[in-house]
Amino acid sequence: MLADPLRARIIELLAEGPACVCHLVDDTGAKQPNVSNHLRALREAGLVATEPHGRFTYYRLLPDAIEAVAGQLAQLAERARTNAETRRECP
Amino acid sequence: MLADPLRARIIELLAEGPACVCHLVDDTGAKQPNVSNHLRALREAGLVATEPHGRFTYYRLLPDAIEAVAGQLAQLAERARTNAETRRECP
DNA sequence: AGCTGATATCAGCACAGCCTGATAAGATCA
DNA sequence: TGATCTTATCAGGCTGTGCTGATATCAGCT
Repeated sequence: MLADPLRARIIELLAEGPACVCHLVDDTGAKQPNVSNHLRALREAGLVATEPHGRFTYYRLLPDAIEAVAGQLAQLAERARTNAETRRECP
Repeated sequence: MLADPLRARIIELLAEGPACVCHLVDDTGAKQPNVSNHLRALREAGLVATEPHGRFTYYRLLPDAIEAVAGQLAQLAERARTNAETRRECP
């Protein structure tokens, strides 16, 4: 989900503060439906939230969701470190 | 890279300690060439390392690489939190 | 050397997902 | 209400990539 280049760029931009779709379209250079589709994917994944504001739609990043992923990865690295010596032998 | 289901499973298994390909094939239920291909992708991405051991090949997770990704995400969440109120207005 | 078992590589197929153009829905203003 | 602007949705084409079967490579054993 975070791996797609355009989605990564969108997230990067949203980390600088909430922005509306037209900003994201301008800054990424991508077509509007494309950006909108990615925003929907991010919304359904719970990574961003919408704030309708007049006829504009502002999107903001949800830090908790990002931090949760970061936490899981950190935990994974921790586990790998503690179990670094428990190699399972092949019969 | 970490998003693919089988790759995520492999990484999960490697977090419990180094294992050889046959273990990963058994535990995931996937075909051997498939597992081998994913391991190559992970190796080229710098996420795992190989330890040839006789005719077996042990793979171990590189915690530093995982932790680096976790750090970047945490930093992203941090930025999003500090900039949560600096909404860019639409002209 | 010959055999067996573990791993890596390759070619081909199939499917998911991204991109685009057209269009619809909703809001604001004259 | 009509016009315009922003955003969302849809259908179609296309590329990337994961999966599989076959095969090659390599180590260890008899």
